[in-house]
Amino acid sequence: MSGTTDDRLPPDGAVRPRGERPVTMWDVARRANVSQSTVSFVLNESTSVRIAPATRERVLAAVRELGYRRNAMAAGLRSGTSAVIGFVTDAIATTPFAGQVILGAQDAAWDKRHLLLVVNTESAPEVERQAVAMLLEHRVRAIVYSTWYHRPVTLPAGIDEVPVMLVNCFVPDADLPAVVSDERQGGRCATEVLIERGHRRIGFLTDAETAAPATTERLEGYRDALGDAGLPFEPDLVHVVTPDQEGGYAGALALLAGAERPTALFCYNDRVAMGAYAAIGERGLSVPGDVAVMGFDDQEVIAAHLRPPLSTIALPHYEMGHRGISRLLDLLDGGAAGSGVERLPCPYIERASV
Amino acid sequence: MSGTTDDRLPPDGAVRPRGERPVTMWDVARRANVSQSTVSFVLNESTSVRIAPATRERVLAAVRELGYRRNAMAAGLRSGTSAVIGFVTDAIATTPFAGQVILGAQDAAWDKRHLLLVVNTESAPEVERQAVAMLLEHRVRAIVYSTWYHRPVTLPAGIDEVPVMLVNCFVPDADLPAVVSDERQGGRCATEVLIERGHRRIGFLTDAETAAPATTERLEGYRDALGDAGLPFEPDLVHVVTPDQEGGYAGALALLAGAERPTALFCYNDRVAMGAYAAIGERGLSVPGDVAVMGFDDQEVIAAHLRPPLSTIALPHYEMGHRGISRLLDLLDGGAAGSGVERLPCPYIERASV
DNA sequence: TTGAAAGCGGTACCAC
DNA sequence: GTGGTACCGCTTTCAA
Repeated sequence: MSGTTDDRLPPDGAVRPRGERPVTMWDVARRANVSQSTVSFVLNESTSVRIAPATRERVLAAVRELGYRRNAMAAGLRSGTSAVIGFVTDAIATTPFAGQVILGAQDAAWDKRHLLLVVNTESAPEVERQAVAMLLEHRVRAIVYSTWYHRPVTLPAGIDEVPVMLVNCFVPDADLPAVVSDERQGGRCATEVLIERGHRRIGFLTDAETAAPATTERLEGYRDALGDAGLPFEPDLVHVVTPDQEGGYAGALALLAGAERPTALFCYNDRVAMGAYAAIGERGLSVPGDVAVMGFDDQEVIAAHLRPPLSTIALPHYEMGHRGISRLLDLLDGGAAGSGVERLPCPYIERASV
Repeated sequence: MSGTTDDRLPPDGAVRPRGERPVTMWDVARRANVSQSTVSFVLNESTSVRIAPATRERVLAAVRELGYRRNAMAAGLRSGTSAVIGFVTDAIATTPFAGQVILGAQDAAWDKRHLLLVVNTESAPEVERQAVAMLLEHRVRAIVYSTWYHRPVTLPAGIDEVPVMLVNCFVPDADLPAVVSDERQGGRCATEVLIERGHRRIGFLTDAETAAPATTERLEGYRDALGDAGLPFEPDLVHVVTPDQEGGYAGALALLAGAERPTALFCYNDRVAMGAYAAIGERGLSVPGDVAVMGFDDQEVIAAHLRPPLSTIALPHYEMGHRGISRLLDLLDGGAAGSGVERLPCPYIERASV
């Protein structure tokens, strides 16, 4: 061995602060008796360069011995990108669902070795603005903007300085890439199941008229299914309620009091269904014998534990999060997964109420 | 104005790639007619340097006009730290609670202008190892390790290369900083409330004997309260059940069948309480008239919607997440918030079942 | 009060 | 195949 090894010092041969200096590629290089760039090539499994197996092994050994860890900030600074994606959401924990979206996003990111920088904003515009600014400062590759229920949104300024993916929301009159749930298909599916079971008079306990897709599109789906089956749409069977148990209770009571009572109730969500159960029980009727009940949302804690367990339509939260990130990563890696709103199906969850 | 402005080029006067080059401090400096370092001083509100108000204004104006954004990677590289904290959890969405912990952490981080790099591991050791490695590569200032239910854990290798805070978990026989729920106080509190209501025979539907704090400590709390009130601990009143509705149903039925039936039931969790409700109803008894019921966990979807609404003990999930991060940040900022397990109280949530 | 300059730890091009 | 080196954008002395 020649003594040249000792000359392999960083360009700045200057005195470094003593004490525990973090291990750098230079340290690894010195130990492996190669140049710092060789270490870089080895660690990045660079294909543009052929490294002798022996050299490679020496480098990897040195990495292990020294406990070297790459500095992602340095790498990012130089290369201009970062393997980090920003995740802006209006609610991490308002419902169990919010977590599912992050989970899906997390899994998809992990598959491609990406990390998520998560910010919760509670829809506060100023917080959103600052959150986006911070994410941008950290040079995230892209940002996912996600909401806890399907709705139109206005994006915070600056967010479009990087690729953006909307999850569970959309910007009206803009054709931004988004992943949402297919409420219409969900509404249709729920109704079709009831029709298949032989029901002809299907009540629909719906939410107050709002511009929310969950309201308008589920109703459309209901009408679609009715139409497809050659069944008439009867306004009397559609009852607007507050979207909770009290609403479901009152609404079901009203519908059940009619001259020709419906044999099935399609409920706007599981809480409404829970209320409907109460009303049905109170009338001395049974589920599903006298009245079939279909929920929406698949709130596990409610749906699976009602008696009988509630058949319902699930929202694809996990899938939306997963798909949002994976579309984004495809797009970043050159693919043209492009823009456009992608609607993910709402699957039917069979239990015992229809 | 002299023509010197045009000479203010980055040290590397070399040709830069054309096209949309991101705005740097140099661009701002040139525009404001100051040096790059002055821009840095202004933006960091450096106290070691006095900047003339006029200069300051010019710099800020240039920043606005150019839409400049700090590059956190460059800053981090140079300064050696990062305003980012790693958050490793075994479950983002297994229960609604997991989200509460992240939310608390997020809020605390946000208050101090920190970002959270979140990784979900599902407790898979290999994933945990890699997650920690990635976080360390990103030079997070610290890592929070969090679990969805209170339990002992083994930390992934390497995690202690930065300050660590355990949330909702602990490492046996190690005095690491941790924030957990005070199960014993919770158990005692639940029992005390029942005692205050005049109950003397209080049944306890508990989980199978495990080393979990939730099991052992809630029972201790129950005994504590009994002891404090001079009430005897009667083993017959303690019934081990599976911690779900079925268990609660069976357990309550058994306890209610005894010669001297208890007038109150303290349930291991809300699901058990839900099952107990069913059993009580089936025996023709009422809550709380004939039998008072106390839950644990405060699963909102269950507790608030049972009839009557369930009085229960809440776990301080949000608080644990919040406290975990804030202790960590105090510690990083020089404070000696130090090590030690911190137990956060489980508050009593009064509804209508006791 | 402001500017010059030395790096922070990698990446990647270029030469040998 | 390997090494030399310029440079990513910012922080922070040190001089002026």
